[in-house]
Amino acid sequence: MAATVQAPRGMRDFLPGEKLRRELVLRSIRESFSSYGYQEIETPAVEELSRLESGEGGDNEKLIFKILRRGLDPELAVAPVAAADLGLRFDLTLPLARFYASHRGELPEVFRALQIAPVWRAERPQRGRYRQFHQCDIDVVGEPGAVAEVELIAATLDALEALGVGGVTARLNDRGVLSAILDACGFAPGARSEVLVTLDKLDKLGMDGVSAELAERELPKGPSERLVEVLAGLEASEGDFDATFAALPGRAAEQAERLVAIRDGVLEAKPGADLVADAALVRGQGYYTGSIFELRHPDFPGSIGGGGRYDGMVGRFLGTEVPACGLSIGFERVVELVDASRYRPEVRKVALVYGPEVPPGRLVAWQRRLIGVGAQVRLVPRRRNLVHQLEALGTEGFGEWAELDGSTRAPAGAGAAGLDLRDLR
RNA sequence: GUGGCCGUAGCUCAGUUGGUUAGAGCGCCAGGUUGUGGUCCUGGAAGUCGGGGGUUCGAGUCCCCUCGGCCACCCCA
Repeated sequence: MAATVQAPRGMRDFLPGEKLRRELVLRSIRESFSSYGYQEIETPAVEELSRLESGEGGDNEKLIFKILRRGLDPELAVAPVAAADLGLRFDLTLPLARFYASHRGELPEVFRALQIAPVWRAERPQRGRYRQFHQCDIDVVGEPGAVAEVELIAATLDALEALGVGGVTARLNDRGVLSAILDACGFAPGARSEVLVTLDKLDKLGMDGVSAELAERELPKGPSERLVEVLAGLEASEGDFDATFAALPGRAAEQAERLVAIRDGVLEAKPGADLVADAALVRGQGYYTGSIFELRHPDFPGSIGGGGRYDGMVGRFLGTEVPACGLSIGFERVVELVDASRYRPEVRKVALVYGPEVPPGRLVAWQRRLIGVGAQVRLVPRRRNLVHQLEALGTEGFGEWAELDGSTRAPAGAGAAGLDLRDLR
């Protein structure tokens, strides 16, 4: 039923079983990234609103949860824009850039950061889309070369494979390629963002759909027609890098050289990685300056991760330019893809079922005794129907149980001696 | 942010064209039967019908608002 008291929209409570699953996935991801030398950091959930609203967060900026200024006189009339000065972060990239600017002197020249933390977006919830969700984000700050991209992609694919999530495709593109394509078609710089929004829907709308939407947006005909021609060439190349690059107009092909380096690098480091060139890939964030990527899995519509290079952002906080590149995976989307068979922690779980007549001290004494020999022990009051109760304990992962009643004596001897421990199931 | 579908006991659901104290199964509790604490029998606790207004003599059933879930769009992890 719909409970009268619920968690806020799009945000969830996690029952013990689900919490455990998330914890196990989290542990695995953390280990994978640590092995690549990434160091975990933590930043506040909140950042200054002015920084979040830099104008480079794309549509996400419309989804910011804003926090009212403290100490505002409730009687005082204040314009909404002035009423808030902080906001909940909508991703982990901006907080990282700020973090780096704050602590540069204490960090290595090339800093590899790992962040696993919640972010918030005021969207309409749906399956796999929440208002509070976790991102697992790795970033390389201070490395201008393709090593960053190659490592980020390899590390992330490895992290997913360690969870049994294989079959992930990494789609690659580059902001420079996109700009060059639009220039070659003859679009005015002011029309770019609008064209990009439409272009990004190529895989969803198809050629005709994109063509129709360009017309709908009343974008100039000549450039639009040239763009559709380019797209036809791209579509025919089906993600193959060489074919894609051959289909690029004007200076776009030379812009794509960085992508070739990334592709070659990943394939040398991790043969068999599924990489696809997608010159129509845009991605929302405005702060990307070079490569952009998106991770997809056949069992989930949309992406399970994404990232790219944002060389300009740290410089905005620090004054000096510092190249940076990051990739994050959507934690709850990945958790959904992890097979249930992986959620079996190897622990000896024992249930001590007791009647009301057993003295509390005796119960805990037995509990401690079994904990002492390495078990995880839970005291559970006996229900009327033991059979159903044991069944429930079994599905919860308990492997052994014992009943304690009035005749149960205090522990004596060693280990479970004196207790009638029985296997469950 | 726009549009659509949905919301009845702990769980799964029934509730007829609006009409008496809102039902079932499972689970839970109590008692009894019983070679097993299983089965079976009897009884019981438990529902603000998501919430709030309205229409009506009367609404779980109609209307409006609202909260939440799901779907499409938008966008994204």
